[in-house]
Amino acid sequence: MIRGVSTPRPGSPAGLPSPYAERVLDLVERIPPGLVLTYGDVAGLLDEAGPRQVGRVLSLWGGAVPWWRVVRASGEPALGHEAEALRRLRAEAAPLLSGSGRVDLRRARWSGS
DNA sequence: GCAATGACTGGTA
DNA sequence: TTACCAGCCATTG
Repeated sequence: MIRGVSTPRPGSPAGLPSPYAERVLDLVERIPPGLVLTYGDVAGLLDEAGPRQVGRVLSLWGGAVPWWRVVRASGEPALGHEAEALRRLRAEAAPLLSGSGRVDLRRARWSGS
């Protein structure tokens, strides 16, 4: 397992992540390099809550996981972190749509293993 | 316990 | 293709 139940989340700002937050972080950590998942996909694969909660989790504890592999349904990276995400994705050889600063979801979307 | 918030989504124009 | 609208639900004050 990549992440044990007792694995601490470095940089956790507000106390401990909620059980739901850990589920989200767990899944995000398993996204293979070069592939991405949309917020809706994460919520759907976990079958819990919705995309907005995924965004909230990443905003709070995303620093401990490859958050740049989670993008919007349109292929655009997290708002406010677009440049950073794009740079990371490019380093992983993820399929990007140059010019529009977006990810090619048709090719980069991860099915969930 | 209630109301507001948010790194979103899908449908419609 | 882009822009706007209403709905979504866990977390927070």
